[in-house]
Amino acid sequence: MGSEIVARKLRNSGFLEAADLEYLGSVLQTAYEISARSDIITRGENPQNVHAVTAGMACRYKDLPDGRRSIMALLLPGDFCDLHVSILGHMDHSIGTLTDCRIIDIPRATVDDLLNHQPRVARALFWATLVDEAILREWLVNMGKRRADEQMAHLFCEIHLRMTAVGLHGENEFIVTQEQLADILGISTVHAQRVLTSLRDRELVTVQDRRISVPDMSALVEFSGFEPDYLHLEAAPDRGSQP
Amino acid sequence: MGSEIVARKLRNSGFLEAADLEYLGSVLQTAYEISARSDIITRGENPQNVHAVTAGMACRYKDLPDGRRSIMALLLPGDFCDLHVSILGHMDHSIGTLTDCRIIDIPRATVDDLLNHQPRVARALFWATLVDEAILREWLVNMGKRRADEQMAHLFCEIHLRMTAVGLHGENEFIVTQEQLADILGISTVHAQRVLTSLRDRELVTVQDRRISVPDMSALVEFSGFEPDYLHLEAAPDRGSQP
DNA sequence: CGATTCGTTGACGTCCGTCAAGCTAAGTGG
DNA sequence: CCACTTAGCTTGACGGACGTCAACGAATCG
Repeated sequence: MGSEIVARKLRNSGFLEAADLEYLGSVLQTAYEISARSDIITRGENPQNVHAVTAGMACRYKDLPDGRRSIMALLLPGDFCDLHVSILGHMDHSIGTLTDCRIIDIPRATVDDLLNHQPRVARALFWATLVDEAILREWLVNMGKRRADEQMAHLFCEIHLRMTAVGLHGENEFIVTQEQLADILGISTVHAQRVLTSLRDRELVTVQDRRISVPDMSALVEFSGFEPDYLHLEAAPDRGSQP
Repeated sequence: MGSEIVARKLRNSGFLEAADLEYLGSVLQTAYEISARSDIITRGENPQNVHAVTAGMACRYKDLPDGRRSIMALLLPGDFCDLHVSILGHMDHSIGTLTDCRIIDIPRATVDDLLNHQPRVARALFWATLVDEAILREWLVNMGKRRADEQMAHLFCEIHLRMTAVGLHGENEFIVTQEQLADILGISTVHAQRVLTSLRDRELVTVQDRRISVPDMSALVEFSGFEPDYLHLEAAPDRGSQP
């Protein structure tokens, strides 16, 4: 059941055919639940399975010497956690859950086999990796040159669009603590609080107890200067990228 | 001749055998020179060749609405510019030279053929892409949580190690303008100046007319908290990653 | 019921951006 | 050879964004 989400995500690459979707369904089987704030993989590990998220929200992160945590990527339903490992050998960062999640396990041997014998699927995985990289570049620009309120608005736009791209449009609301927001944006929790209330004062978001929702997405897009081309969703075959 | 540098870089993946090095030599042929401050590829393009740098220094960048430029990656000798294109369809950023460069052109068809029929080389390219991604993550942490002087020191450490990893150890000095430094670090040129003189006052670097050199690399490593594991050089088969 | 977690608010300091002026070195054209 | 320009470096004054410290409230839970 979770395999559908992964398939929907990879379909956005434009490379998959019907046979590939079937193949994915056969490979993506063993799913399990994992609770919020636990690690899926820890830095330095060399796990034997590759993981994909099918429900909930996880993140790539590093713990810093001063005790703070830096979140470098969000993993939403359909995203792979650690294709790296079969190529790079060890994890240079950790992966943990932000909310309760459902995870799919894929044996490393299956991934190797896939890379060698399923060229279209392999291409789609390469596509997913490159999109992850493009997102990192966009985050880097965001951090370097924008104020924190624009950063946060930009983040909300990205999450919304990535969710709709896998068919989860109802979810233009997310549940994160302000500490998690701060770790993503690289700011202090106190400042995250100030920024969030400023967005609320501008009526760009509404907040009630860790639940942030966006009444008017286009206003948020304009405020943050969000340009979605870096997500490379335009190649989507039948599903559009409409908000 | 430039192909050797690319081969040396990809050898760090640990996947290549003698036959692959020969293959690379046959494919990496047409090189040309390009002067500083010119574009190799511009955002939105869909070029027919894939490019690799064999001499000089280039960068990925985006121009921002306010006229500033954000540099999101450095391309050093041995690095590929745009493997993206054959997968993602169009460039979401531009690539330009910082110094005079030598570039190798590889026809897109050759790359496609390589991905399908040279599994070890394809794996090495995937490795290079994943290392680029790891570097982006490290930069993101740098920007988010460190002061500008630590960021700059960290950058110098990374450049040094990446250069030695392709056999260019003599070069623990780089020639960049302070404006370029500022665009990399996401700070103003005025502040880049202040930070650079502070590093000079601590005797961590010496500066003479755009030429920055590092007398004591280990001091810089300590000052910046540089941990090189994210460059994934430890798998290097015969060439070490010694400073 | 206390204990924990998370959100909220204020005071104050630091890092860094902006504006502005002046400086050097390298080139250009007279 | 000398004005003149241009690109880049240097320096100071000032202000805004953001971090830190601290105290207090609100909600959840054993």
